[in-house]
Amino acid sequence: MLDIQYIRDHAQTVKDAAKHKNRDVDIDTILDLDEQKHSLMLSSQKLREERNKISSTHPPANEDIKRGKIMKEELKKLESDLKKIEKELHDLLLHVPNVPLDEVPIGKDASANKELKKWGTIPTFDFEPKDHITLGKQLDIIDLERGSKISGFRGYFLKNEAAVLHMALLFYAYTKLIKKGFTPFVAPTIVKSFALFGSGHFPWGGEQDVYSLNDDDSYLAGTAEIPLTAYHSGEVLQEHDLPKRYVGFSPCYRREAGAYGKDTKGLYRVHEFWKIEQVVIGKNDLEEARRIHEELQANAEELLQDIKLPYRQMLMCTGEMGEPQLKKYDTETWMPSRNAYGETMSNSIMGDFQARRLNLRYKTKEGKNEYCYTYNNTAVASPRLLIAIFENYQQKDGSIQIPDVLVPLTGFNIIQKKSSL
RNA sequence: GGUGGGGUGUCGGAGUGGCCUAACGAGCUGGUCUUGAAAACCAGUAUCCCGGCAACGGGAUCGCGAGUUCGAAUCUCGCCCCCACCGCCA
Repeated sequence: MLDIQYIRDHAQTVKDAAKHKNRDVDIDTILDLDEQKHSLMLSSQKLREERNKISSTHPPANEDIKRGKIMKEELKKLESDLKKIEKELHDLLLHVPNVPLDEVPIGKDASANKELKKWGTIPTFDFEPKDHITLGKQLDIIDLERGSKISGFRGYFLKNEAAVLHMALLFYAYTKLIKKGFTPFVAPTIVKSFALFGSGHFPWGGEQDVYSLNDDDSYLAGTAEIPLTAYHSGEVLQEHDLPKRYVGFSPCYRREAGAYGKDTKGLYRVHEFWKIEQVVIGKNDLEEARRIHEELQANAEELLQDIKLPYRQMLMCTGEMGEPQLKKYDTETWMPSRNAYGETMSNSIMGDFQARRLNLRYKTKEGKNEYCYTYNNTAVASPRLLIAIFENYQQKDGSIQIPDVLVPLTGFNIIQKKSSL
């Protein structure tokens, strides 16, 4: 959510930003409603002022009661008009995307993204490398057939070493971030709609990508960003406690409604996965924002470097950004079967966009209340990252080596064909 | 899921239709006193919105929403949450 004052002062900027994010917003209607709201507020305030004056003398005179009755009706009318306008305005404001920072490239689609950095050496194989689906089947570590039999489209079982490696990978990232001072969380995946509105996942038609539990007001979160960003909603934090660095573990659920034909094979795009997520709540300060963004980026890259997976860092263009974001880096990891990098992490500055929706504030040293800035970046999204490990670490004999740093956690250093198969 | 109790400011806690402009207490901030500190005393101490350069003035908020009333923290209805006990349960 943008500050209405900001929209008043920068109407054209906001219009352009929406256009660059491939969004349609009616700023003129917003400004018009804002004006209507203002004048209705003034009238109703004046009326209340008079009412308060009258009812402060008591017992009231007969003519005051009469006047009071009339005012009551007037006020009722004004208030219901005001409420209607406010709701209309609020609904429209919820649809205004955040304005990207200046350094964000303007563009419609992925072709305008900017590659900022590459790390690692793309592996060359002296044999025909297999994709993770084939590897998974041959080594009996991924079962997609029974996955879809039991769970449905995009369902999967991780099995044997893959199941263990999966936990090891998540735990490796978790403890690494805890050592860096992040507060560990196991976050709820069942969330109320306000949290989804707050994070900016609702409403833009994004509702169709979120599982609803048909039960009161319960949804399955697609990322721990949602519960963790909402964690302090409605609170006023203290400036000296910021920034708060949180690392959350949670299952993640996504309907992938708009991606029916996309990435249909294997573990790349699934409805159910697990994630270690970095979430930071900081103060309203753009300079700090850029610093924290880089810090979260460095954390993610460090993980990939530990595991020795080649990756590249992308600066995402306006058309590839989500509505709440000021600036976004994607980190893409090399996946031999795609012969390309595939997104494994996504790192965003949200500014005060989410904080406004969540009423998440902090008290400055001067005693003023300000909206916080929020950030999030993936640490590990599993099983997507397993694809990269399996495919990059495969050996000529069809086995898969385990990255050194994970061996203490898995208890094995190679995944080999089971003798019974 | 059932029954009962409850939700008031930073905290404790009073308040059952109109001086509630929310008592009282605690905390916190500043001041007086003091060599310093404590105590005592004095003053201040919520949020959001509107108008104003500001001082300030006005409005709203007693879990949330609707209603009754000239007037609601207080009465009515709905909802949410918390606590206790019972039931079920990994």
